[in-house]
Amino acid sequence: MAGNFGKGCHLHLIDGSAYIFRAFHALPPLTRKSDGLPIGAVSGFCNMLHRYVEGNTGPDAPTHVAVVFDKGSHTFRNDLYDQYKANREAMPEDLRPQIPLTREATEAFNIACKEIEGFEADDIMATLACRAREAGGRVTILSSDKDLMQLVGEGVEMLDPMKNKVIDRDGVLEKFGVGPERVVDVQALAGDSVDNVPGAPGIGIKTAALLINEFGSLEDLLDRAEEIKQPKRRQTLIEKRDQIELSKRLVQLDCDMELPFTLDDLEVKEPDPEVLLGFLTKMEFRSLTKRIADNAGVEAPAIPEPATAADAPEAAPDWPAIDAASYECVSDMEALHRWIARATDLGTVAVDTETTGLNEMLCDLVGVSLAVAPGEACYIPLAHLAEDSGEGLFASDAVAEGQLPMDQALAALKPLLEDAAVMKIGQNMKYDAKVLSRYGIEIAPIDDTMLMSYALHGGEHQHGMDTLAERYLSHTPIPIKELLGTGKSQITFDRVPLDKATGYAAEDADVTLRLALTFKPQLHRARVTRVYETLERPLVPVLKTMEMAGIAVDRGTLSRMSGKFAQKMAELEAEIHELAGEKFNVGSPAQLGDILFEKMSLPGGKRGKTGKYSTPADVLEDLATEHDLPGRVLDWRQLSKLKSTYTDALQEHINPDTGRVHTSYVQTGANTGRLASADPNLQNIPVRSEEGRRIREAFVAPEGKVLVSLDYSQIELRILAHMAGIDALKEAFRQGQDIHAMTASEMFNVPMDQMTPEVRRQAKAINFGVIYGISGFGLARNLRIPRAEAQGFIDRYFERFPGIKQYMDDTVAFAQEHKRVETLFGRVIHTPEIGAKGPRAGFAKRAAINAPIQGTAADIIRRAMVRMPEAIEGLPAKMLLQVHDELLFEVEAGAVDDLIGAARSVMEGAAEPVVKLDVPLVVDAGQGANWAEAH
DNA sequence: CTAGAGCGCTCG
DNA sequence: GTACGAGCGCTCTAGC
Repeated sequence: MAGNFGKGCHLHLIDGSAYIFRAFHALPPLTRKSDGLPIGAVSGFCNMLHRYVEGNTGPDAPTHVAVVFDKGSHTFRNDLYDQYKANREAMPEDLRPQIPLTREATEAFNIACKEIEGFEADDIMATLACRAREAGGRVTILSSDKDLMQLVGEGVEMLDPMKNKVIDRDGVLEKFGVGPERVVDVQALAGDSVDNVPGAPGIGIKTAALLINEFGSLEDLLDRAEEIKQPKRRQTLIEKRDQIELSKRLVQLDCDMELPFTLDDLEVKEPDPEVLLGFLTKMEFRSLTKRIADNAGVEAPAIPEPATAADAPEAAPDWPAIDAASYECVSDMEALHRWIARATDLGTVAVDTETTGLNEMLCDLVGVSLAVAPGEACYIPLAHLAEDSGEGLFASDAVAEGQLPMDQALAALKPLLEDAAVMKIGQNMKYDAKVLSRYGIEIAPIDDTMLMSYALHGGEHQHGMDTLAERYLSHTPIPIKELLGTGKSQITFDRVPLDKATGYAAEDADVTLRLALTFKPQLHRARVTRVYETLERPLVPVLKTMEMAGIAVDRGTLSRMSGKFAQKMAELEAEIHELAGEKFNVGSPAQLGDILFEKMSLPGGKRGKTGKYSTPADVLEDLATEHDLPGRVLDWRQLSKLKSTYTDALQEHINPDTGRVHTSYVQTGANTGRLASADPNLQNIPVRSEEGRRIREAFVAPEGKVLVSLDYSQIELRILAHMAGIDALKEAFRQGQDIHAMTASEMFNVPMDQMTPEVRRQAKAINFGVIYGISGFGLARNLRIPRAEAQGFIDRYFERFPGIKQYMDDTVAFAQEHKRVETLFGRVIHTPEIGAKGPRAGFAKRAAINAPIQGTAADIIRRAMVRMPEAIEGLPAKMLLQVHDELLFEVEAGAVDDLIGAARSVMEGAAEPVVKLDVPLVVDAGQGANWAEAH
């Protein structure tokens, strides 16, 4: 087939850059054994090329082929629009060195490898495809990139190499709703969040296709925009005309580039086995080398085994048994330096800190343990007291013998713990990082076995070290109680004798290291590497900074409120005793139940698990029509709750050193991916009742600063609309409509302008019910209507929004088949109870329905939090709290608007570029001197 | 005396 | 027997 490209020729264009990225993300992080060079993407790429060459030998084989790559990050599109591809995530460090190797690989296969500085692969392919078609040849583009679909047409088709699916005119029509010649028009309107093509706000692919089909072309549409019926859409198209026209130029591929080569240069050539095998041998691809050598009938070149097997990915568990007596207690600087050198050499070390308490903002550092290999661990005591130092009143501060001076030891450890080239592995590393930070050490980079377990096994079990050691190492670590005792006679870790402390502390580091060796290779196989790398690990330093910042709480405000509550409670208590005719503990539901349902014989008494009457608020509310007493008890309970849980307990949590309250976020606290807040919980500070909301007045900004609150509006309903694909809901969100009113209007056939608050309230309850896995019983109880009526509402809702029912059924079916569900970002939530019988089945199904929605919302705010520090860098602002869909900041008064702008933009764009939601994310902002005003 | 279960209430 | 996901303070009791 030598000679000029023309009729009968068949050109294959391979989208090399797309292949590399896919290979990189799909494969585990393989490294070249001899030197640890990352080569996962190169390996995947070579396997692909090999399969390609093998698979294209028949009569339909290509006569010409090229692998085309992007080159350079600045293209003519950046000159048109400086934001083009601006929010693209940086190339992963491990991928960077592999790029030139993939060029080398292509040449080794003797395939033409084409790239031009300052041009995207797409434009090169576009130009080649056009020239080939003009010359009368056929073209197949091996890619699934929708940006290339505009090239499809007579003589040009695409082939999705992963699915082996041909994308022709019909395929494009299916994807875009228009033919290839109008694809750019649709793209210009719909925009593209991945490439940051703006498009027309509020218009997605479907709406765009509708408009283009109606008006014929983008130009006609823009010229006749006045004729569009929908007012919002009309306005958008008129106002954003420039932006849309710019978008078209961004998505339009260049079919007429100047190329420094011709089609004839792309002629298919046989690879030279010697060159190819030389490259594969250099890369140390054993199996591919052998396969290709066998095919070529030559002997496979030998690949030397690496000298050490230290980095074998599958660490065979021929580990030594865990033996607390085998660990070293480090008592001199020479030994300490030996351990540090070993850890630095290896590049990996497990670390654990021992302290005098569980509050990392108050406790003192007592010692540090390190583990470098299974069975090889040490403990470095730093602040143990002498054994005969007595207890209680007679305690002395005599320091134990055989310990390094703390400042000297920490000075030696600091370079290791802060060394960017040494991975520090921990179990709940946030705790250790906070303690160490108070001693001047900013530990990084880190890996965390608790978070690995959460990513791998969320929903299956808890992720504490004892649980993990038991399950995955069949080992029961020494219980801390064995060292400290319990209750009143409990001692602190600094009073534990060194030998016992060494066994316990070093064992923790050893166990942590073994858990990391177990979990790390599993992350890829379970397809949760991205979850771990983007949603779990990078959140640790963010949470650490927030927790250490704390929030200012005004003790005087709380104290005054406490006094008022106490007074009012005493009055109510007297009234209650009077009404009951006897004194009893109002705080005891059991005693109250007896009074209400036995002594006073009021109706509706139900007994709980322990045979006692239950007296929850809704029951008391119903009884309030029968008697004065239940209402008084409700008032008393509200005050009691506010006083004990908030105005009193919160004061106890004000840190004497900082004068602020420091919560602790439990990253693995909720199965769905939500955070939990503890000690104290700052995610359930009252807001719904007027009296309760006043508690928030005690959360204040210091002089000259302001609290700013930003919260996602209706994020879970938006996610439901997207995931279940409900067009009516999506459209309502795009139009910025009142979603509950819109639901009510659809369900009850009430026009929006005649909506009553009561009907809207019912629709709102249904919307929430859907997110929770609605049941007639639950809705009936919530709305206080008969169950049959509630069921009627649900039936009507499903009739109107059949996609919701479909989503719920599909989700449950998926959970039953796979024993897990997933969020849009790939977070896995295991549902082991899904097959249960009896009432547990209902619980499990509802949890499975809710988890992807709640979990996706949790993922989104996590992504925002991870990006936030960079986004607000330079602003005099601190992120303080997260309350599921809200972030609270403390900011200097002059920078409030800047902060709101920066934070809002991060939050509203947090799903991108991984997920393109069909609905906008909207963030509301508030500000004030205290949290009540800011919210 | 202490740990843990149960209840009830707070939040999203 | 039921709305989903959390944490915590109080009461009460089983068991040391």
